[in-house]
Amino acid sequence: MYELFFKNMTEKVKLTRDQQQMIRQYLVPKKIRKNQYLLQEGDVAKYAAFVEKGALRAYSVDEKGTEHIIQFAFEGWTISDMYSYMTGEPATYNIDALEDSELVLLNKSAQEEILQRVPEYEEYIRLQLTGAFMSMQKRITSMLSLTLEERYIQLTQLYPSLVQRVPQRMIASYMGLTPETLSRVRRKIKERWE
Amino acid sequence: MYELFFKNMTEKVKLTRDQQQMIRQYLVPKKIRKNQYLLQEGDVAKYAAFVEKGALRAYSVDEKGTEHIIQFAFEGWTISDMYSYMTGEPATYNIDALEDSELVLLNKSAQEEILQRVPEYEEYIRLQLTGAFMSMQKRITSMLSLTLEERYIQLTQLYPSLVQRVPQRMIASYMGLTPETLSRVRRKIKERWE
DNA sequence: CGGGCCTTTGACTGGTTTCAACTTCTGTGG
DNA sequence: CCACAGAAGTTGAAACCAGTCAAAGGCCCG
Repeated sequence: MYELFFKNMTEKVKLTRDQQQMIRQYLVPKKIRKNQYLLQEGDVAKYAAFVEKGALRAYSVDEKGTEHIIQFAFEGWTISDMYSYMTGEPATYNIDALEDSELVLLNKSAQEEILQRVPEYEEYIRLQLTGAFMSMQKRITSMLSLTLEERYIQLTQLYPSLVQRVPQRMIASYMGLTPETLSRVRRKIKERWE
Repeated sequence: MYELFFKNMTEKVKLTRDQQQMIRQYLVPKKIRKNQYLLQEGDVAKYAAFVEKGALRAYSVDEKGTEHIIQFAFEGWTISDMYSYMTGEPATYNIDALEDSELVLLNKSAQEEILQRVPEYEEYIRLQLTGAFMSMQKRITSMLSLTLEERYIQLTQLYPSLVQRVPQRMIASYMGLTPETLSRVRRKIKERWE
């Protein structure tokens, strides 16, 4: 249990067995079914969820009822409504499962305990955040400077499993497009190769 | 010297005088004139720059020569090409000054020394990154779910100094619009109030 | 004071959205 | 295992909105 969680962590920072045991005490495993909510807009995000297995998405819903996906999370990723998690304010995002998934939950007070007791954990979090920061900068840059076709190709090359595991309309939502437009973008890409 | 730098830091984490002195040894002050480059695409980002005074921007240039602004930095913010800074790879962003500015530079090896010697500094960086993460998520969400008018209004309310201190065409670039389109968006907003 | 950059405005173009219809895929119950 | 309903994806036509190109006016800086 928690294999991937500790594998990821020990790849980035060194942890003794004791430290791992200490951290392990605070972790809560959770299985979640496809389409089930982990978090709903308006509730407080009590947990950050590490994905051991499966896939989730975080999204907002605008006043027209359209969903806008802010983040996907596959194996090895962490997902939450960071703002709600940090401040205790109601969440602005929904999080649900795209597949049956196995999660590792960590609540805020537990995380604060670990941060105090295991300095290496703070370093790990810093490295995780740095990676997340860079990938979001890249996402914004591609939104600003690439054509739709280039953006789709870049996205599928960066995360090939997206195309396999996520419905196309959700990829469209992640890119800020209608499903129809993404369908046409894909056709154009295909036609270029014929 | 370094007033704002330490003011920001000590608002978030507690530091002894000794620790502050220790950190101070690694800091390098730099003045930079309006329009001057701090970093050019292709060079390696050796420094992260904290802005004591002034304003800078980070931007990429696409193959048509169009600039795309990924970040502004005013007093109290930090700016760099994070990816280049972390990996030592050539930078993909340019950074230059929008006003005469006073910076505090910190290079990677110095930062690593501080991280090792001052645990509170690691916490500070983590909190900084968390804030940056949340504001970028918010930016992406507004790009996905708001109209142009709503996005402009939200942006100007969030950062009123933008409108005062930054040319409109750069705000357009930050929003992913042409200057003409932003001009028309502003007119529509104005007309609503008449 | 002059030149160049910035902003605005207009006309036109082109690309994305919208709406609707049709096809394909998927999962669920009979 | 098949049937069928609902969801997902594709395609077409029309509307809409942002981009492009061009020109004029304003303003800042040298």
